[in-house]
Amino acid sequence: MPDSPDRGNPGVLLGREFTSAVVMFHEAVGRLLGLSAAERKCLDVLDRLGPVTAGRIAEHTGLTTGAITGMIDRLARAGYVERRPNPADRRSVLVALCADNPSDHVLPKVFGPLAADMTELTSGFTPEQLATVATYLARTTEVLHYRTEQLAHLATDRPPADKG
Amino acid sequence: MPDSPDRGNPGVLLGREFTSAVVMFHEAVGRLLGLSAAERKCLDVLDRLGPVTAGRIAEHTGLTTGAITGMIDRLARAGYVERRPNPADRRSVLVALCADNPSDHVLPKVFGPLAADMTELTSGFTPEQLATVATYLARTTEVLHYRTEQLAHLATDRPPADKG
DNA sequence: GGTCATTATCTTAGTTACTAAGTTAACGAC
DNA sequence: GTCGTTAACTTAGTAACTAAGATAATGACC
Repeated sequence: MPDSPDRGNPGVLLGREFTSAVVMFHEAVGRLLGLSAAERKCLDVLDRLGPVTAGRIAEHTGLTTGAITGMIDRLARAGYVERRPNPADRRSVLVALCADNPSDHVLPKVFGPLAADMTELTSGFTPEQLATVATYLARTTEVLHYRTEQLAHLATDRPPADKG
Repeated sequence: MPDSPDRGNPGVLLGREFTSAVVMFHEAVGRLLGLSAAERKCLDVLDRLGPVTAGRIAEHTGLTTGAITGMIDRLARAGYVERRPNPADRRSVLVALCADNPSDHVLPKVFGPLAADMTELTSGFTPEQLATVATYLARTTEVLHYRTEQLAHLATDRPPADKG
């Protein structure tokens, strides 16, 4: 994103280079798995929430139910997910991650070396310093969640109450 | 991304929640501007490198030159970029960010409040602690760059020399 | 100066993933 | 049993991509 106003302000941290690196790594992992951004988000939802209906996936991804039908077809064909009947409602379909899906074989090759690099990196920090970094990351996560939500409102209806 | 192996390893940091929050914020900003992921990357390239040829944009985005032609058409129509003749080579086209493009009006509304939040957040840290965080972020950026590159190689040809 | 392989962009045809709208089937209240 | 609602799927149309090829300029070589 061009011209972010925080450029050259080291006090605010979380610079463009860092966030860009995170996004590019994320995209590279998806490319390796042959997954689009929407499909990645779908799998993330399933991983966090467990088996959910197609409709809930549509809500979380922001896609229409028609798009979800096709996406589940693709992910099922690729062995990532499976459709299950919902015992509580015969209209709905529960989508679940497969116990043995392709990412189980690929992700260790990706996150193993990364974790090793990060372990080496963090070994140069004291426990107190790591606690500081952990606090910074946790609080920044909250800020990003809040501002992402504000952005969604800004894009559509009138802006809701803003603490800033 | 489901089942990343570093889950529950606080020593490695850079957890799923944080990276997910970064990615989702990034996507939300793009949505607000009406830009796809590919278009965002294109604008980022122009911002970092200055005016470049269409071919170089293709290299940096990983798209074909045909796709770039259409993308530049869209971005030019939306007022983000403009085509300029390349004085050094009449075959090529230089693409440049417009001096006054839509993101100039939207991004301050986005990054202003975020920067305010981050300033408030960092005010609770000592200068030494902020230096620690900055070091962590800078080194992590290097690791991510390196591992992203490794991933690109892993996806295509034989894996090159790996320091890990 | 003329020839030729190379380079840079644009064009075209075909693919894929999306939306919007409509269909089918099941649900739940009355 | 009937009726409005809900859940997923289906269909038609659209947008952005790839692959292959067209167009035009470049630069090296003779």
